[in-house]
Formats: sequence, structure tokens, C-alpha cells
Amino acid sequence: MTIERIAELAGVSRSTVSRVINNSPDVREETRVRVMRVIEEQGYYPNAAARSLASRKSRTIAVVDPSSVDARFGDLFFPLMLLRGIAKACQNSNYNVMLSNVDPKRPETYLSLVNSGEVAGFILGTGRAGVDMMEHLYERNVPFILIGTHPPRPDICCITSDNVTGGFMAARYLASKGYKRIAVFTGSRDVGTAIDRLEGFKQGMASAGLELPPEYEVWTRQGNSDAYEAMTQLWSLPERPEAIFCWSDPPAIRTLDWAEQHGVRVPQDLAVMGFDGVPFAAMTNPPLTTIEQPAIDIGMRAVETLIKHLRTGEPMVSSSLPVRLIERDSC
Amino acid sequence: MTIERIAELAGVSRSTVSRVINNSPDVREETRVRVMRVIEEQGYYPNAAARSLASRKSRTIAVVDPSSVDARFGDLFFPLMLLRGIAKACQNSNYNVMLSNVDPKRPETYLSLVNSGEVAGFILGTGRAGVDMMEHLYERNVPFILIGTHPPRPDICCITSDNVTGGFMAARYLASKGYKRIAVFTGSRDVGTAIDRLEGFKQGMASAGLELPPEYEVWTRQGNSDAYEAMTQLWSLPERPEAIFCWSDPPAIRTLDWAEQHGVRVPQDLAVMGFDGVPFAAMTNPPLTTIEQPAIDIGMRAVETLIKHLRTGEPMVSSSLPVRLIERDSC
DNA sequence: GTACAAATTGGAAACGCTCCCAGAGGATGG
DNA sequence: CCATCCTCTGGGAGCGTTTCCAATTTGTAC
Repeated sequence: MTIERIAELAGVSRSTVSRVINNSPDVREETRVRVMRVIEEQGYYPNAAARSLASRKSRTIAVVDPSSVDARFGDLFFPLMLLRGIAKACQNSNYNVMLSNVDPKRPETYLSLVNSGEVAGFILGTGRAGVDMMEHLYERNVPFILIGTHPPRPDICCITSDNVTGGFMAARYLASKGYKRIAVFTGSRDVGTAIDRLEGFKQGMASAGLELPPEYEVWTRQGNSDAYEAMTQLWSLPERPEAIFCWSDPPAIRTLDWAEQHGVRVPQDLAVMGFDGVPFAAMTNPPLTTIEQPAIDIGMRAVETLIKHLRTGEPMVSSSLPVRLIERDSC
Repeated sequence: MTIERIAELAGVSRSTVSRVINNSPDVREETRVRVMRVIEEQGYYPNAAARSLASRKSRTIAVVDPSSVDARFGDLFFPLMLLRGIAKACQNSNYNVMLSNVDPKRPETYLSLVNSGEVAGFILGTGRAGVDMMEHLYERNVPFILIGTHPPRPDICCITSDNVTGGFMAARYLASKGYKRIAVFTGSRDVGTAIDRLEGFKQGMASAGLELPPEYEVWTRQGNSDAYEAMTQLWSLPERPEAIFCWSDPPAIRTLDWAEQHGVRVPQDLAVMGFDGVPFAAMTNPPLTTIEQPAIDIGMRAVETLIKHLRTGEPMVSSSLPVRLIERDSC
């Protein structure tokens, strides 16, 4: 079934059917209805390849390396929610999502994507592949958006959680609970999100009139045992902390484990707070108080921003989306 | 840059360039080399839309509802690994993966996918959307494959873990460790994987000459507290079990929690075994012995099977992929 | 050197749509 | 009633490939 055949059956020309399909305003209502009826009767769907060939436009958005985003300690909740948000927003706007697992070592794997015209724009994760691609896309002037990080250059659009405010909220919340000696576990120095959260946390501490002594600021690397060791060290300090803010849920969960094993009661002896809102954090003992990231919203916003740019040509604007405090029993 | 221009620069016809691009055997080696040189010099990539229009073939595979697969208790590791396998295999074969978050309530969302010709074949998850689509695809003779479940009809192709053997292995392993009174937590009665694992487990018990009394077979529904309640009940039995096999890791992890809270030592007082191989299971206390599902392999196999069918027209054959015992310290 | 088959290559017609341009009516104003 | 302007519709020329078929070149055996 082609547009030609529909035109025939509806007694109009190809052009008119095309106009109906594309919601052109200049079709008489009566004609539109007639054509639509035929289209539905025949179960006609326009051929995507032909459309995109003729119009020189694509309706698919590629996602590169999404699981590099916030996939610390093997927790893949965030990336998957991101994907879900992306898929949802794309569906709303009638775009398709392509999952492009590119190999950064083989540029042709993504060059072909960029150059074959099948992709209208890219959403890039924070991993190696995403960063490598960024350069190429920038050079070739292909629209792209970064997620889960902040802009490396001011003219590059990024969508992320409001990590700074999240850190701030954590500090203020702990302070409001009456804790004075609050320590923080933060991530690698080269992870943008970790830096932002720490930054916000420090601002929050300051604004609450609290000190953060250097020995209370512990940089942990990725790895299972880090939080354990860090806790052990922290606990042997002459002045033990009353509360600890972890830049991410998995180390917070580990800290909970550590406490249980060392007979430290949470929250009576030590309050623990996380960041992310992974599902498992609701099932710990005690359930973890944490800051939830709007993963789905980030995905959706990225798509919406990209599509708006695709449609209007307006420059894309970065945004950081609000996080939410989930009060549970660990503080 | 078009094929025409390349032809011109290489001093051959469009047809010849096309043959080179498509690895046709009937191009003289010398010519092929010359054309390839020009292609590379010019950084030419064929236009995907034009190709698929002319050839009436698509090189994209759509994945529907992958996170419905084994996403119990909010654990999304399996679905994401699945996706990773799918993406990898597609990349190997030069196919694209489309993430199609279709709305089962609005058939036009997927009918358009099927009928616009942009998708060559589908990989369906086990959720509502996947099942609904199956009917349509079957009727319309569009190739599709199911993952993470066993065939509803013999002529439908499914790729899954070998759950039966996994259950069997679990029983034999626990028996080999000397445990006699072994209980089992299994999932909802309508989840195919749960049924298979239980089935295999029973076979394993029988083959080891062990009894499985009815009160040792506990059906748990999805939910956080189920494993807790089930354990409490089990522990109040006159004959307490020495070991427990959980059909999935999350309830096993909950069981570990329960044990810790009730002063039951693992594995001395109670051995716990899981199924899935989620990353978190390596970080529990003690680390969980479990059966690992080959998530990535399943994704890859699904794609390979589908593509082979697309290429050759041969019928697709179902397969269940081997699972692996991960010995840790909980047994 | 010739005849014939095989290996290569070129040409042209699709593939199913969009989009520009021109044309047909109908309404409006003088 | 005619010129003018709108609104709506039709026609045709692509879009960049593939693919069939015919033409040309090359190779082989006599």
C-alpha cells in the first residue's frame, strides 16, 4: 500500500495525501476527512525510508553509552531509568530511539551513524565513547546533548540532576536533625557529579554554621571495600562523626553493613545518608534516607530539548533538574 | 557526497560503486581497491534511507519492553545486560537497535513501526506490551523472538536461560555440601522462569535422594517483605531447614538480612543460595552463592538467531543458554 | 586468429515519498 | 462583469540507492 494507491482510492493526488499525512494546514476539511478515512480503512502507514529520503530528515535519536551515567558500583538503576525517560519522551514526539553501542576504538562504527543520515541527533553518556564522539559531532555540527555531567564548554548542552543543591539539602537536613559532626564520603576527583555534590554539601554545612574538618572529608574510589575501610578509619578518629553523607547510595549501603557488623546502631550511634535513590536503598536495614535523582525526567528533558532544537533551530539550553529528599530511617 | 559522485571520481558507474559497497563478488579486485580508496578519501557513507528504500530492507531490530524481563523486586541488572548483549550483537552484524517503548494500549504506536518498514524484526520482553504485540506480529508474519520465557507455542522462538538445569544444579550443589533439609522460595505461579527453576530443583532433589516436604516449598509474591515473613514461618517449623534455595537473588539477599537480624549464622546455621547473579549479591554479608544467568549471551543469541532468519529465511530455533554456579560463602 | 563462455561493467528503471510551482476555482472589490 | 487575490489541488522533478538486463571486456580452447 503506497501513497499513490491511497490517492487513487480517495480520488485525490499524491500531493494531497502527503499533505494530509503531514498535517499541512492547507487541505480542505472535507478532503482531509475523506483521505483519512481511506488511510484508516486500508491500514496505510507511510514508508519511513521514503519519507526520510525525500525530506532529508530523520526521526530517530541515538543514545550512546547511557550506562556510563551514574553506573557506579555496578548499580544500573539510573541508566535504565534514563533510558526509560528517553524512550517515553521520544514516543510522545513520534521519534525513535536508537541504542547505539559504539566502540570508541573503531570510529567507523559511529561515523557511519553520523554520516548515513539515519540519526537526527545524539544523546551522549559520560563514558569514553560519549566523550570521543562529542568531538566528532561538534566538528560536523551534528546536534547532541550530554547527560549526567556538567558542560565541558559553555556552548555544549547538558542535562543533569541538580547535584549542588542535592548536596546542600543533605547538609541542611542533617544539620536540622541536630547532628553537628558530619562526615562525607565523596567519589573520585574526576567525576563531575561527585564534585558538585561535595560542593553543595560544603555550602550547606557553612550555611548551617557547621565545620567540616579535613579528616571528615574522605575520597573513596570505586570498589566494594572502600566504604568499609573509610568507615574503619573514620571510627578510629578521636572525635567520631555523628552522621555521614555518602555521595552515592551503594557506599551508603555498605556503610550500613559496616555499622551492623560493628555493633554501631543506625541512626542512634551514626546517621547515614545516601544519594541516588536506588530501589535497594528502600530495603536496607534501616531503610536509607537519601536524595533521589530525577532519572526519568532527565531522560525526557534531554529528548525534549534536542527535539525542540531540531524543529526550531534555536540553541539548546542546559538544565539541571531538581532532586528530592527521601526521608527514611537512617538519620 | 553521493554514490554518483564517488562513481565519477573513481571513473566507474554507480552500479559498480554499489557493488563495492555491498561486497558483491563480481567486481574485479583492482576496481574494488580503486573505488574503496576514493570512498575512504572522501569519507563517504551511503545514505541509509535511500538504501533501505531501494532494497526494501531494513537493518534495524526493535526491542520491546526489555525491562519486563526478570526485573523482579526492582532489580534491573538483568534487563540492562540483555540490552547490552543485544546492542553488541547488532553492532557485530551491522544492525541497529531500536528501543521501542510501545504503548500496548495504543496499537498504532507499534503498528506504525511494523508497517512503515523501518524495523526488520522484533525482540520482545515478557511484559504486557510484548505479549500484546506478539499476536499482531504473528498474524502479519513479522519476524520476532521472545526472551526470558519459554515458548507459548512450539512455533514461536524463545531465548532464555536454562532455568531447569539451574534449579537442578542448585539442588545438587546443596546436597553435595551435605545439607539434607533444603527448603525453596519460589516466585509467582504464573512466572515461567520461577516454574522452571522449581521444576529443576525438584528433579535435583529427587536425583540426590532428598525429600522436599510441602511445607518447605514456599511461594512468595513480589514484594519486599515476603522473604522475611516466609523465613519467620519456616523457622518456626518443628524441623528447621538447613539450607534454602531462592528462585532469585533479591529474596535471597533479604533472607540474609533476616538471618543477620535473628542471630542466625550463615552458612553455619542456615545456608542460602540465590539465582540470577546480580552484582549486589557479591557484596552481601556473607557474599551470596548463586546461579548466574548469561544475560549478555541471551541478548546476543536472540539477535543472532533473528538475523540469521532474516538473511536465510530458515526458521528460528529456540534455545536455553547454560547458567553458571558462582560459589561464594553463603553455603 | 576465431568463436564462445565467463567475468565485469554500465544504463535505466524503479523504490515511495516530499516539495516547489503552476493551475483551477471561488470570493472580493470596484 | 472583470481584475485580483486566496485557497486548495495536481503535476513533476527529484531524494540516493539497488537491481535487472544488456553491453562490453577478458579469457580459453581450438
